[in-house]
Amino acid sequence: MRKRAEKRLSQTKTIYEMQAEICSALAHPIRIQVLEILSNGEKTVGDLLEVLQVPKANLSQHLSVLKDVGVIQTRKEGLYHYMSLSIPKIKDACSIIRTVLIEKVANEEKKNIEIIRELKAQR
Amino acid sequence: MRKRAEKRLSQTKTIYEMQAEICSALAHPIRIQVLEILSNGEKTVGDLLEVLQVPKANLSQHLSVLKDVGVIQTRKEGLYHYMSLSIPKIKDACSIIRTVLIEKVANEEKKNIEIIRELKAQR
DNA sequence: ACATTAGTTTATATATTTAGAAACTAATGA
DNA sequence: TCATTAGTTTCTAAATATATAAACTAATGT
Repeated sequence: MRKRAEKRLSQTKTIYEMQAEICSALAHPIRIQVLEILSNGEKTVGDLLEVLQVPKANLSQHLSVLKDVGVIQTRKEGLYHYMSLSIPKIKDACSIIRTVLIEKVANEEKKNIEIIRELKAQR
Repeated sequence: MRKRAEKRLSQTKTIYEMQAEICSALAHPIRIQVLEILSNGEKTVGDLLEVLQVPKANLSQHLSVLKDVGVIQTRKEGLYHYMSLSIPKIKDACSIIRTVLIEKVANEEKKNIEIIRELKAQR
């Protein structure tokens, strides 16, 4: 396994590594929710905190994961930090993942029904 | 943090948790490549091994991650295990992620150009 | 200058992921 | 039956991710 510093040095990330990084950033329920909320427009960290019942420090860490990978951006105005999607297409990605999920559940349902049918036929 | 066993027990995953699980499965360069290869149709593990230069055991582990989350399926015929995408839409998800990536890179390019312009203006 | 608000950073303990080696299994063929 | 092929599983050590607490910063108001 390569060390993080080494990775940063080598610069030459493959397209697969970059894709994987984006997926890693999406790989947490809180971060998925953040993206969903932000897809309705710019929000402050406080706005997000009202919806997501998590400690402030924890949310802040998740936001920095999203920032690091470049899918959200920050604008500071006085005391408030406004967060927004920096890549609008990320919305599509999320909704496709959701669709995949729904198909998956449907798939499992179908399989279960088949199994039940077979079991009935055996009696 | 909840333990894996505990998670399995509680059954009641939120939609966000399920989405995050799918993203976790996509969050590795080898697994992304596997999905890309499989999007061209069914392949054996050996086929995959020829393209991806990784130890067999390692690939096998990655395949089981993809299987566990239900995005690929296996069909066994004699000595060979044929792998295929069980959710065709996963292809769209991957290609959207790739698009996101390309937009991100374009974004960064644009920002760099702006920075250079500003620096030049300051001289 | 001091307190408050909004948020970030750092430290730490625990959990999860990963790669690689070695042992294993299941199907085929000699 | 024994060897071979194709692949999986298990073990271990190292890397990474996560949650929580505590300390910190930066802007505003008094």
